[in-house]
Amino acid sequence: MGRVSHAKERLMEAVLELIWTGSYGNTTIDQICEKAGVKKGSFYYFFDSKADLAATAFASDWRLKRAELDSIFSAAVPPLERLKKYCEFSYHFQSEMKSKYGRVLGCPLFAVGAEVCTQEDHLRRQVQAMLADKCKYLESAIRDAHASGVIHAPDARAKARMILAYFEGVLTQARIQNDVKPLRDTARGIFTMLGVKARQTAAAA
Amino acid sequence: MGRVSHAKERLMEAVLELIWTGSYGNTTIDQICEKAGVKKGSFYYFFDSKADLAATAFASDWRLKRAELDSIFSAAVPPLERLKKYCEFSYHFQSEMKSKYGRVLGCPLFAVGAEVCTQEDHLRRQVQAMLADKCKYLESAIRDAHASGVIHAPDARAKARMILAYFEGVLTQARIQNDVKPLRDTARGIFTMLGVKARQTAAAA
DNA sequence: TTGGTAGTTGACTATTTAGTCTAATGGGTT
DNA sequence: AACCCATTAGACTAAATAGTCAACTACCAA
Repeated sequence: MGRVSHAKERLMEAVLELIWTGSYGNTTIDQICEKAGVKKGSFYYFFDSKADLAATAFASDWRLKRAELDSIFSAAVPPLERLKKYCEFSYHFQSEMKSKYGRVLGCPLFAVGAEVCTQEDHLRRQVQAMLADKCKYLESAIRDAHASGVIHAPDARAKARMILAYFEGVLTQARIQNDVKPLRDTARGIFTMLGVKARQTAAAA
Repeated sequence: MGRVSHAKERLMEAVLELIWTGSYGNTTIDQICEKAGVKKGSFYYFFDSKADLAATAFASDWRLKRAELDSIFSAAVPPLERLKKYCEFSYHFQSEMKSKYGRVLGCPLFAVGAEVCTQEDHLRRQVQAMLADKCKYLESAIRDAHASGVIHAPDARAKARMILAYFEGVLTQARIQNDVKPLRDTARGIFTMLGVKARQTAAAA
């Protein structure tokens, strides 16, 4: 009953794009509505505030990203190769964004997290949880690599956190520099952190 | 001739604190003026815009930070110890900020850089230049360590960039989590990236 | 075919914000 | 002590922004 609508979805898409290509603080509700082709009345029919919309949009987007990560980090793939694939995927993805928007956009989670963490606690917690999810993929790849004897990393959790920090750091550098170059060496960096020998690096390729 | 003023300095202090404890996009000129105890007329007497003030403030602040880095990265100190000292300094500094503001604030350069890079090109370039400066300290420590034979790192520049990404990544993680814990292991992480053996790690302490 | 409900519209208010302008002020300088 | 001019005060405008509301619309189900 009642009429059907895609306004909610369009608003979520719009806010993600605006935040990602700009920033959270700089995007206004009017802008979001305009980009989504939705009137303000409808905005407030579906959401309480910009923070509410952003939280919903991030959560929904994360479900999609997880599916991608599930495929990249498939247990059927040798563990070091998973990491390599992930780096390659990121590089290509950021390159695409650069040609689409003229800008390297980096990781929206990290950028928004750093921006709003002192002001929007709900968003902050959400971002933190998603980053923790992301870390789990790395952790399990590292644990598998350790188990198969190809690296020595008894504390997979700590190593994963370390690598995540590095990876997000590089993505943010790339965003600030508006250049994908820094992303070309991430796999090498990760393998260095894991103490992978050059021969194994080649084998994982 | 004329009267003397500290309004300019107070505005610069105010904007840095507001941006750091909040965000660039969320701080308004009115807020800055209020925190500085300066009227808007005076603001526009000294600066053209928020971006102008922020750029000036960052540049001025960077001069102070460089002096600190000069001391931490003194050539009189063994190279690996420089890195260790820097990590310790950061940890203590962030801990102080946490007890002062109730928040881990991370690196203002990185946070603001990521936030405004798509909108304020002047600020973006400035942040980029400062990060490049920061990288030089790491680079020269790494080069010295390589020269003294304590590590093998023929490409000091690349290694420095890698370590900077990692370091900034950890700082940002700490900001998002509002927790200094991630910062406790940065030295270990850096040494891993440099391939320092445990014995040498202890020696650098 | 029609009644009810989910969704839409756009005009409206109140507030915040950036930015301007002119008259006043007060500390050096001579 | 008088003057000059850098600085200050604060009222003002215009625009942007968040948020509200009541009337309207179109789809689905019965």
